[in-house]
Amino acid sequence: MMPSAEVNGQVAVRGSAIKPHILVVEDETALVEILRYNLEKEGFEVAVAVDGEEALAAINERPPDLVVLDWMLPLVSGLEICRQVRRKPETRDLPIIMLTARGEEADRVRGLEVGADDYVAKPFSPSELIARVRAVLRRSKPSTSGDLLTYAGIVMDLSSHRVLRDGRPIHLGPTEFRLLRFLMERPGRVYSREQLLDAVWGRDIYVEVRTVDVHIRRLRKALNGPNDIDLIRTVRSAGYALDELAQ
Amino acid sequence: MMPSAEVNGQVAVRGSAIKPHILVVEDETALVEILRYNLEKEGFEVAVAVDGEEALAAINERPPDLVVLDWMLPLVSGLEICRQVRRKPETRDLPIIMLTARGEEADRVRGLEVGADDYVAKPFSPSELIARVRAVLRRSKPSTSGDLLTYAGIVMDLSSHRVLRDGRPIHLGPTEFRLLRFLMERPGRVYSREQLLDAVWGRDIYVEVRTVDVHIRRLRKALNGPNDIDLIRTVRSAGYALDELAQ
DNA sequence: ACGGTCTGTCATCAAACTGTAACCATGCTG
DNA sequence: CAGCATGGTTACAGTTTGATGACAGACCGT
Repeated sequence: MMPSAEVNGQVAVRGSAIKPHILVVEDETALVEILRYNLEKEGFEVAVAVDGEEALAAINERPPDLVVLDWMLPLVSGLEICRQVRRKPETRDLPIIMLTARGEEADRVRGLEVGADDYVAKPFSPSELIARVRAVLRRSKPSTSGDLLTYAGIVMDLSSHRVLRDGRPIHLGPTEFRLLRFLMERPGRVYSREQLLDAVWGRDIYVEVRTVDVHIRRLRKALNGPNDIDLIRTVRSAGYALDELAQ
Repeated sequence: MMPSAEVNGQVAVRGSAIKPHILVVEDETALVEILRYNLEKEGFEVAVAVDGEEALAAINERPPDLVVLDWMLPLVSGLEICRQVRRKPETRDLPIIMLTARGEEADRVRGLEVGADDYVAKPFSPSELIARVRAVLRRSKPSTSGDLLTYAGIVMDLSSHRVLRDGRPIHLGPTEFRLLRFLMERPGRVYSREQLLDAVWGRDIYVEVRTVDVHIRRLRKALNGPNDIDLIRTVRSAGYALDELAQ
């Protein structure tokens, strides 16, 4: 029993796996609100894009775990988004559920052709969509979330929550673990403190930006033995990156 | 339209039409054949080594993109190979997937210790292995790719915030970084100091125009080694440009 | 209730970066 | 060539930014 989970969003995120992050791409605001409400109620973290360009930007910025994508969209059609997402190696396996006005067979075929993972015809019940989301996530998990992350002598076993550096076990607190995990998923890339807060703490949690510094410090302390190179690179006025090369 | 994207691993690597090169290290010939068949069907190029010594020789000869490595091997154990591969800087980041007879916890930990990237317990389905191979390759790729700006021997990697000139790393302060970035986006074109102030400092920030000179100077200093040509061209009474040609 | 652990925030210190001004060098014009 | 105009260079003081250590509150298992 964890009563605090009901009270404090922060607690719900800790301990258990990170909330699956879902991007809803839909231009009808009424529908967006329904979706957001229902998905959040089910414990998903929801981001919204109202047109194609916004969607692509959001996906590039921070790839979600799943995209719910309207077929008809302003600026860039759902079909085209799907195609573009599939074209990039990083997002190639990003699960996509298409929303379409009619359940016509032809549309369905075209949707699957461009690589949607599932397909829900409007109108639909929220519970139906949730079920599909769950199903698609379940299907995609094993391949998407490999158990191991390795980079520059650091090994993270996500399932057993263990971290080694050059074979030596490293103890990390929960926040440091998630922080390292996030950095390990795209080593070399620089993330601003704001991005790190969003990704590691959660989009809707308010903490002081400088708190990131402190956790970076703690991560460094834990990770670096006396004779190790510091793998966390500070980029002044930009953020931090995990990086093999010297500063 | 590219329906094959869903089916064919080769397409995933599209762009460079080079097949990923996989070394399978396994002594059971039956298993080797199964692996070879399946991997080749998926568009990978497969090499085989049947014992540890052969494996090390093959890796030194031509480092593959990924190694599928049996835990139990004649002559040199998989564990030992892994260790040796990790020890050498050139192969330090070579992705390794371990094949192991039992999924026992102790083995798993030892596998982690030597730095395998993933871990598949026998017996396994070919498709499972393929999925892992894909996942590991996908994970190991992105470090090399980012949004790059390139001109005249200068490479700016925006996502990792790194600058190289002829392969040498260049350290720039934030302002110099933005300045160079702006110039690199339209090399050859001349910008007045006012334009540079607008673009690099921001439209509504007031600084002395001559400040641009100083930052140009700092940029030059950082960019030009002792024997390099100055790539920043001064156009008297007009401004500055990034330019390959001599002054 | 009690120690231990984990977190977020602050205050402080050190280092890096920035803008400006003063002065020097070079080019241009008559 | 003198005299102005423009750009180069340097020094420096002030500001910004990051690192670090300390600390109080929350939470956990006992």
